[in-house]
Amino acid sequence: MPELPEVETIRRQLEPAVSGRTVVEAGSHPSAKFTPARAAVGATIERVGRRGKFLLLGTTDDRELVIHLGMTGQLRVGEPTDDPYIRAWWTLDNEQTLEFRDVRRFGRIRLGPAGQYQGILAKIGPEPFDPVFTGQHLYAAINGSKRQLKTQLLSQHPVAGVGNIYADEACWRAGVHPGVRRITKKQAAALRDAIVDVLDEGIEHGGTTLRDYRTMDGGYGENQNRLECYGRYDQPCPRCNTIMKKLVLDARTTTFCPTCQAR
DNA sequence: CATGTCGCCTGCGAGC
DNA sequence: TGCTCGCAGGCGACAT
Repeated sequence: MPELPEVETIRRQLEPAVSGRTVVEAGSHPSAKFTPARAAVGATIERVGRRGKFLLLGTTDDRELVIHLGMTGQLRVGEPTDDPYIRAWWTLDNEQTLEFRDVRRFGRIRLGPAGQYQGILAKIGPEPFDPVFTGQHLYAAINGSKRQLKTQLLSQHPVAGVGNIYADEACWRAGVHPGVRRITKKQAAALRDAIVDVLDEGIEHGGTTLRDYRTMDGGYGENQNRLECYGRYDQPCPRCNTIMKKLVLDARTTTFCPTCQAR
């Protein structure tokens, strides 16, 4: 479940591996989710960016290859493999191959004019490290909707890049119940800081490997060893020792501390 | 436009 | 041992 820290970790490793390389051949799984990969033949990759959980491979002909890793997506560059879960691949002009492995096929690839986005990528909120992402912004965004706090965070609208793991971590750290529909200015400020911090620390520790996430070199992240809330229901809260609880919010398992995160 | 619901996908581990 | 079943969950499409 790559979220912003996992995608950013991959981006940093991907950029030096593919920048300046021209795609000489490409192929994909027949699903329309992956076939756009094939149209990259002939393009030269100039840079690798990121927006929320999307990787943006900019090409010299002003197009962008947009890759979303979905739940189980992995990227690697090297000798081509015969792995049956490779959903798309690009042979580069240095005889190396960029492979997109995605067991569950929740990932998606698009190719289009640079900056012209579709779907959620067109309406996504600010990057968490952008100065415009302030407590004030978060306060207005959360209170401008009647949906529950965590639902909103996962919507990518108040801020880009937060998924289930970091949403639980941030709410816990800020001491805010994930099911509330309104927050105070003070809570918004704390939550803004918590979001920035958990994402920043996630990047610093190479992302969270619970199961499928791997770095470009096949390595594991380290952040799973630092989680204080996600998945820790029925265990004592690291802050107050209360047994943490689980609730299902929008069909997603959510962990919270009933003491630290009282409604 | 905001919101709600459903379908997409497959491996894995718990329970019997 | 071998089977079924629940679970992981972000996003697009579509309905209201």
